[in-house]
Amino acid sequence: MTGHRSHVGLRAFVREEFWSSEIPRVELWRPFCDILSRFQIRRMEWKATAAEQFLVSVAERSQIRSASRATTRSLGSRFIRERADPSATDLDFGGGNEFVCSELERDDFVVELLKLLVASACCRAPARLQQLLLPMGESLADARNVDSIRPHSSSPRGEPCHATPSSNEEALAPTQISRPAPAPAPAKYDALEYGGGAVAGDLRLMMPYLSCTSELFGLGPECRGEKKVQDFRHSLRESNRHALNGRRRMLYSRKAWISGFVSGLALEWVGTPAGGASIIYTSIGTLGTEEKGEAQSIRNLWSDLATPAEDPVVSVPSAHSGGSTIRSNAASPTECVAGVHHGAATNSTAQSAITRTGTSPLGPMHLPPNSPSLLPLSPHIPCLCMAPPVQAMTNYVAMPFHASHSMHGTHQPHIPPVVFPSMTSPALQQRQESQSLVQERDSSTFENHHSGPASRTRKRSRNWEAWEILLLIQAKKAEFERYWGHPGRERLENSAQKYKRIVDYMRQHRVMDRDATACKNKWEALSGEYKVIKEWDRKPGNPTYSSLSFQERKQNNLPTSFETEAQELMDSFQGSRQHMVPPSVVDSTIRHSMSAGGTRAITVVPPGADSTVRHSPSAGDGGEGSTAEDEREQVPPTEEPEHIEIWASGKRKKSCGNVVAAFQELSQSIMRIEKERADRAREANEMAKDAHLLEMRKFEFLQMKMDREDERAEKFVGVLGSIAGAFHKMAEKM
DNA sequence: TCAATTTGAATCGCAGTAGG
DNA sequence: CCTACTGCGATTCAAATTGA
Repeated sequence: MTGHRSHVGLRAFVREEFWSSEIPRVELWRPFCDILSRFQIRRMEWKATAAEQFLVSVAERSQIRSASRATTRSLGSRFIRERADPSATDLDFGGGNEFVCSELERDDFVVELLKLLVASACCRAPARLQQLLLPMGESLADARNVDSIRPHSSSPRGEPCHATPSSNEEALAPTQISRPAPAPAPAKYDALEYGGGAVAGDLRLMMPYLSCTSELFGLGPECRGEKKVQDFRHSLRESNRHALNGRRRMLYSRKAWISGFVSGLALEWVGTPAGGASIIYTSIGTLGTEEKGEAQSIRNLWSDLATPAEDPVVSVPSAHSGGSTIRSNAASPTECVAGVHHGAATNSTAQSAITRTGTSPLGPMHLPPNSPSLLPLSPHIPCLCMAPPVQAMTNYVAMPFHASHSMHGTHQPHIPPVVFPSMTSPALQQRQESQSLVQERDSSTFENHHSGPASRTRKRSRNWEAWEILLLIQAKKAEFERYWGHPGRERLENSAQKYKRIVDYMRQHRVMDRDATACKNKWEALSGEYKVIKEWDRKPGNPTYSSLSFQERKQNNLPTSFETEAQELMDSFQGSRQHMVPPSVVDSTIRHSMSAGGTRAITVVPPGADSTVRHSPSAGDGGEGSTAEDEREQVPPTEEPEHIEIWASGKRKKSCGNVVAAFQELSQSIMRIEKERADRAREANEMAKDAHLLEMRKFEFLQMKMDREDERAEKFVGVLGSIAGAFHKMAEKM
């Protein structure tokens, strides 16, 4: 059976049966279990979120027009699209994702999707999808040079599978996929399954693990959100409660804070006899039955690792994402805890793993090169992972979970092996520098964001917290004051340079993950909201914005949550913009108005300069060759009203003196008011920071409390065990 | 720069399922 | 029957994008 024939059969099936039938959504994502069982995948839950991410990535890689949106919106827009493009059809894969493509594209997409699903070996196959795979089996098998996928049933070899209803279970006989010698199973080590959010295992062991991986993946508690932290606390309490009953607890994390960075992968926490520890990504989650001693040793290992001296970041070149970030909390190479930062890439990123060669009791856990999981993919679809085959490395080695092979075996991109040198090597420093350069480049300009096609997939940044907003306003205010204070070169700077400084300001205050684009977007949103609020407040009869309730704000189309502190802070320079004109501007304004009135110009003399009143040459009063233009250029800014002197004569001189005096008085009062507002805003900012710290301490305190409860529970279990032992002895004696 | 639109992400309620 | 957990749809918010 050729691949073409199989595709024809598949297309026929797709057209006639698969998409036309009313299949429960879950059936689409319950699939592949039999196939995965051949891969010794015990259980893999593919949550809708992970599925969406996967499908989106597939669609993007397939260059198929895709539309991903919430289902509620998609229902309406589907109607519009269908009217606009009758040939467009929707594929609903559940989870609120739809893919819009032509019929031909759709079939190709389905074919490629199925290949990828098998290649990723990380989702379960329902009978229908498995049935879809049958006609593809031989072509796939030929392509990847593994055992064929064929049904147990008596179907003729190579016969395309047409629209056979799934009600006939016999027609859905399990496929035969034999796997080459599997990697040694980690029999006695606690394992975790992160199948798109599924977590299994003893949470007492997972606690450090989760903290570790969250840190590794750059997801601190602040990234998970309070609700998620609450969920996790609840889960932990539940786990402890069940642990007291002596039962192992299977826990599934409902929320997607795990699935966001790991989908379809199993992660294992492996302690080594040598005292090292590694997190190893494998394709298969095997839930070992850890002994208590081992559990304790792993916990001890974690406690050793919990206080790293450094947090080095190693940049790993990648052909797809432009660089994955490997973060290690290890204080030394012998204490390596490593993971893959999920960055911009999708679930494919987490397919390489790091382990320390030589010390792991399990040895390198890479899959054999001809493993079925190394399924070749279509040439026009980039493979999930471009990592090279495992090679002997110096200290650390990246283990590819899915290797890259072309569908036809001809395209083999050369990717240099990923080597993780020792933490102090020059190569590491070089990578760190390059990484920082990349980060710098990414954050330094937001024009990049609008330039390339890759920029269209900018990841949504986390929500702005109140204190971050205040900080941004502070940064903008500083930029504003700097701008008006230096009318020369700085005024010629473009917007990107300004926002570069704002980003620097944010980073100085420990806001590291806001780039120029994010700052610009947020500032534009803030300024728009501020303007709306000010317009509302200006209208006579309107109650003040701050006095409105949430509902009232919504009814009046006002921003619902614009902090008073932020408002006051913006008042300090935005609200008074029309009134608080900086000296240099007033200077030029007055000069312009007075010269327009036929009088001599007003010159602002800087503090260190010659304060002698000079005449403009145009006035013919002995100006010493200094022209008005020269003066304008020579006049640096001054914020000291007492240095302002007037060069004028006659009645106008007195008039100008009055104007300047009035301006001095006005500017002083404005500056005083502004200073008071700034002080208030600063206090508010400090309070927000304090609140943040307080929350963090509260969280830490709760964690300590739970740890203590855990210890007490263990002691209690120990006492119960002693009592039971005593009873047992008594029973024996009796 | 601003307004409008699109889209990602979080959250909640509901119904179904499994196990005690 | 109760509890815990799930997927799914609906809803909302806000970041990102687009176009003037």
